[in-house]
Amino acid sequence: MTRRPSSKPTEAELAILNVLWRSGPAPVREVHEQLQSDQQATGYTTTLKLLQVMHGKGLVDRDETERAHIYRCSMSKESIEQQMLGDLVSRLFGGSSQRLVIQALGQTPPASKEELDEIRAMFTREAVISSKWRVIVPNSSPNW
Amino acid sequence: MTRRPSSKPTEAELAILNVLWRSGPAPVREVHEQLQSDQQATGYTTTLKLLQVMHGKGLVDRDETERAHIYRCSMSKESIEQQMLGDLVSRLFGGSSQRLVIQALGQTPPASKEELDEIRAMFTREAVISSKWRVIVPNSSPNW
DNA sequence: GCCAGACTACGAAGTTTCCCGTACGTTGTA
DNA sequence: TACAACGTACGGGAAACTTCGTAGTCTGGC
Repeated sequence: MTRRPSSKPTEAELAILNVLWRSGPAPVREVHEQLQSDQQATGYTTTLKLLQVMHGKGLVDRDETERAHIYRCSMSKESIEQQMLGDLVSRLFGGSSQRLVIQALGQTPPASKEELDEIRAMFTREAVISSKWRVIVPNSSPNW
Repeated sequence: MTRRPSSKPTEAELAILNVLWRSGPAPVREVHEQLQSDQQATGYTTTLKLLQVMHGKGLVDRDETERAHIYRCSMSKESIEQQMLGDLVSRLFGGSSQRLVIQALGQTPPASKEELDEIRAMFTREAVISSKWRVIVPNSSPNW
């Protein structure tokens, strides 16, 4: 009857991670203010509590040397992207990342012409692909 | 303090949708048995309750003419894929489906050579792309 | 020293998700 | 008719998620 504690970032947690990825390590106050400008409207203690929970999950690290603790992401954005994409691929696309790519290319609003050109370039300049490849491949798989 | 009831399919609901997409309209009993063979282990009434909730959300339609109600997906798999991809793109990839595609191509296990060839073909045969394009583009955006 | 301001910690409430037990109705069969 | 088998409906409970209020601590200025 017990559900797994899921270390996957939730919706609210993802919003905070986005702030930290964008602005780098920051105290609660700054994270909270940036969240407000991202059209969220919650109290300061809500942001604080979220960060504490995320710290407990290991999603963020904390520097407690100063009175105002400084929070920072413990994982790279690319790593989270890989985990959540892998999750979606297995749950919705039968494990085929190709099918995901095909659907993604049909997004509304569709990818811009420039984006399409760039993607196409990835597949015509083989060297670029293989070099980029190494960078993209993640080092571990998620447990969810 | 009240959160929106989110019509987005949850994890357990997605598992059920996958069964219905794979096997077509089915009574609760059949959905439940297929779920078991998909290495889930839950009770029959759990599946029933999930289907009832999904019916309330509008995720599935129900034919009640027979005693054993027949459930069927109310949305195409492609439609759900589009919605969840769009959600992920906006929440994690800053609205850029290109960035999602690039990350997806680096999935572990990486796309097979055949898949890569096929995707590459999409971008070299322009005619194929544009024809496929129309099919892929969805008709509505989600409200989440 | 004292107080206002800013910070973290703690606990709790409301919602959602997921699961199941129980109740109740229907149907086929002995 | 009686009953077992099978179906849906209903309600509840545990855990996670999200939000906030309150309490306690520390610091700077008077």
